[in-house]
Amino acid sequence: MGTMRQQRSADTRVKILEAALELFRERGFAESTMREIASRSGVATGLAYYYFESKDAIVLDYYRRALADLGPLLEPAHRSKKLEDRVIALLEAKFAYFEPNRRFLGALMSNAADPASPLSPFSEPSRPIREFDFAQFQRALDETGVSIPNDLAPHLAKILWMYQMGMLLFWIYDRSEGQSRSRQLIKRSIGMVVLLLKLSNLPLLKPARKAILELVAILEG
Amino acid sequence: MGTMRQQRSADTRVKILEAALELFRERGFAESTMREIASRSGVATGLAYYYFESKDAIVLDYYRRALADLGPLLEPAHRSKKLEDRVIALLEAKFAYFEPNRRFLGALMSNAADPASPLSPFSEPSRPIREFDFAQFQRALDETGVSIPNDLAPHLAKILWMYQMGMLLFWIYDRSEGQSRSRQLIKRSIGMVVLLLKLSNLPLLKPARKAILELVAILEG
DNA sequence: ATGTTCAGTTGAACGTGTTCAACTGAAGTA
DNA sequence: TACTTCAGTTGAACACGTTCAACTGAACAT
Repeated sequence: MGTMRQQRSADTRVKILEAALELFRERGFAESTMREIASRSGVATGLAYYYFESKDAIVLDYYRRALADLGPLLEPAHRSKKLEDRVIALLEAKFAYFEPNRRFLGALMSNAADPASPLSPFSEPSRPIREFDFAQFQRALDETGVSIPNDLAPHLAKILWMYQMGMLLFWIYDRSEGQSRSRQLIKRSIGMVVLLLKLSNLPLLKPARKAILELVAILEG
Repeated sequence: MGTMRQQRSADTRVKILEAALELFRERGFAESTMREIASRSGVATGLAYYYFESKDAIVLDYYRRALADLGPLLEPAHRSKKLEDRVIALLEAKFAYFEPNRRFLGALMSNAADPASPLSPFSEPSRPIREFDFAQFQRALDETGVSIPNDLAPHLAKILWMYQMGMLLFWIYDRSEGQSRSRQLIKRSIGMVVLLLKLSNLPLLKPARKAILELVAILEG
């Protein structure tokens, strides 16, 4: 395989992607134009659209790349045996990985916050990334031996995931030195979240659980 | 006051606003262009920008107008003596008022969902609308005699407001006949929300309350 | 060798939100 | 009445994301 043609094409794609990320880091997402991205890659405007469906699509590619990079980096976090510690370790690993692009991610939020935008973590294009993340928390729940009522099982990983998204969002916007406030927030909240998950196992709460599951059913249509 | 000049000017402003809302209702927000809005008002493109800072600003004006209209319409809802009933009545009054623009509001969400967008209910420009709404729920709490721990008092109205925003959001996207699913959702959830508010008054929960208040403090910076 | 094909590439053009220098005419001034 | 002013108005122009008809040249076929 690998003809010279294909090689050059792949190179061009990477060249464009990297010029774009560079610009995004320098100026933010909205402030970087496709013309600028193309010209910095030494390429015509149209070619950027040959390789990427849209400006948003470039960001989706960045997510994909991050997803791939993150896989191995998350492995050490899974050594923690307490659920609290593990969630914190997962978050710290992500903080470390995204640190260089924190500002750029912040600038992205004006698009990503809209659930209808492809850039949103809730969007259809983001599904693979999202499901990779669900799996992390599913694994954390399994391996730390938190006992879970059958009816709730599929939802608890989602709850942890949403908690993580909240912390990540806070971290992105956190302007305190070294994002210390984010760490403080996590330290003070993780216990509550885990407690809530464990409480859901109490037989006492079965009726409430049923009511909540009914709600979820309506919500999911 | 009221010279002919000023009258004509005010008329022009209204003419533009109404042409815009008409178009938004017909085609949605994103699909309506400023050129079209101007031309339908029989006016040059630039004049729309003389009266409205941006396309978004036209929508903000619509919010403002809705706010003014809604004041008296909400009064009957405040006759309910049970908190549950009153929240439902407030929601139904808003449903009724916004019904003709439900589709247009839906199309707006792709912008309004971003907390950084001026159109978001959480944005700075939306503050007056938001605070008017807070006040409704504050009043509902006061007048239905729900006893509230002092430390939580300022936050409970916000919780009800957020609940309302959630229901409104669901209603906007609700494609079921006459938005019956929204009503179902409200019927099944309002009890839980009110119960939660009342539980917060139990002395038993004081430590949890303190922990949560600390969290809120970190969140608000 | 020569011709064919089509992935890769170009840049002008489109439609958008928005800006701005210039114009108009009613209201105020002498 | 004649002059000044400036709120109200105009439409061409700008920068953007995106599209597209046309061109180029490596890979393959004959």
